[in-house]
Amino acid sequence: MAEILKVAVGAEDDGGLLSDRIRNALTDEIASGALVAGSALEEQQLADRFGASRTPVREALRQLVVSGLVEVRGRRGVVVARMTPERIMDMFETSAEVEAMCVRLATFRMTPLERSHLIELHESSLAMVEANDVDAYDAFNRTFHECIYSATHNSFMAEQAQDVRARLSAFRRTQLRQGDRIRKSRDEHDAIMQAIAEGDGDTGSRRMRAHMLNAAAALRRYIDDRFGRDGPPSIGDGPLPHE
Amino acid sequence: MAEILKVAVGAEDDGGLLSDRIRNALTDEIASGALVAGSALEEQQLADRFGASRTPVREALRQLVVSGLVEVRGRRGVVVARMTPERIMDMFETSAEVEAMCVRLATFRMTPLERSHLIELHESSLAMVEANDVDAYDAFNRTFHECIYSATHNSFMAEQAQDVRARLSAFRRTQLRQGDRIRKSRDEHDAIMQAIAEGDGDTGSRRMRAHMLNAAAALRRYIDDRFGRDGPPSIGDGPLPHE
DNA sequence: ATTCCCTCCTGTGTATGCGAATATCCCTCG
DNA sequence: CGAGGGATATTCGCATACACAGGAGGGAAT
Repeated sequence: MAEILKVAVGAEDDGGLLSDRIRNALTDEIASGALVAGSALEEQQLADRFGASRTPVREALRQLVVSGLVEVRGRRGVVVARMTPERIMDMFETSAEVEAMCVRLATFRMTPLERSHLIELHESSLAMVEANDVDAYDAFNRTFHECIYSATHNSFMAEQAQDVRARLSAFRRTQLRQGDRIRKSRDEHDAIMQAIAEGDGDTGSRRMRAHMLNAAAALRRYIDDRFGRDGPPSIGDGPLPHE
Repeated sequence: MAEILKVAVGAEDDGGLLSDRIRNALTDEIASGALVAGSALEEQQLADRFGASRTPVREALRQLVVSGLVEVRGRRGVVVARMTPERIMDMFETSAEVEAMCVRLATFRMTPLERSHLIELHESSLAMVEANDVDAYDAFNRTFHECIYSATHNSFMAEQAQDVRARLSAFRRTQLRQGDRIRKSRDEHDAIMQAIAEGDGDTGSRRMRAHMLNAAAALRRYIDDRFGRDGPPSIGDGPLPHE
């Protein structure tokens, strides 16, 4: 009967360790942009916020360092990872290559059930584009890519792909309504689905890479527009175009 | 005067944080196989071994959890990651794809200097094969692949590739002298270098994938030979063929 | 003899305390 | 008026202390 409390508090909050809950909370806040890049994370302050002591906070921060979401500054505490435009482009490119890799394997290995599920999912996105429902499209997009990861039937690769994707989510989150990127995104998804349906993994792979690189190119344009050719050495709060 | 003790312990031990040193030490021991998969890691015991308290040991272990090198067993402590044969094959396949990806980009982007360096490096490996010097070849092999990562001119991708490679090193380390795998490895390197020299990134990529998958296939054969078709649910101490 | 339960004990999870390193601020000197 | 240096204060890194969970072992009952 006490399980009702668990549901009431939140999704999966009290099940695990305190340090895990703090880590997950911080991950969400960084990915969502609530914690902007470069902002300092003081241990005592976080401990007060979460009603815990510094020990689990420290553990959570150390784990985030390994994940690459925060950086240590000597003995001056940790800050939300402050990435250079070059590094962001590197991450986008890596993400593009990883996604392309997954599409290729997924095309060759997905079961008919998985394929039909993916097709159905893709078709459902048309209504979101028509309604210009960016939130719904964002959620769909995440599921779409995760289905492809899963269809590789390689759980390790799926985890790696999801990790890279998670690290970029902070940049993808905001400013979805940038130009007509969503409609183009859907068109590109359509071309990818075409190749998958034909069982042409290499074509699907190339199209997925182009799909992701289109977002990166739009990002580059956006950065140049906003900061000029030689902008600030680091950014982290800028909205990015949707893939 | 007490600093003499610190210097006596190791080379670059006193620079960073204590938890980092412990983490690095444990990483090496896991990768080298000194700590076999499945063995429990008790905090107090490790603290005694490193002459520290449990706090930095705990932080090191939590970081290793994120890295995927160890697993938590509820409140019963952590153990060295115990991987199933399926997961190991997944990791090998992912590694193959990642390496292929890197070769492709590196071929298109490497500078003439990098190319000549890589060629020189590759040629130096011939003597090691002739002498059947597995240790030297192992060291060369690591450098060879890292040079390719670096030549992608994408630091994030290089880090990802190195991370995957590090996770597999525990399996690559032992049993290099398995059949004539080293000579075949060198031949495959040669074919890859040929494609790189011709600027044919796609061919180099395919050859690198095949190169890595050959090692995975040999691994599969080795596992089947040793444990039979339905072997134990997990392995971690078995020597693997060299890529 | 086997099984169930109780107790103890080992080990993790968290809190707190202390020393050290560094940033900050103010005072003094040029 | 600006710059440099020192004292203070804040915060990190590590150690120690305490609370609780889960298992091992023994004893008793069937």
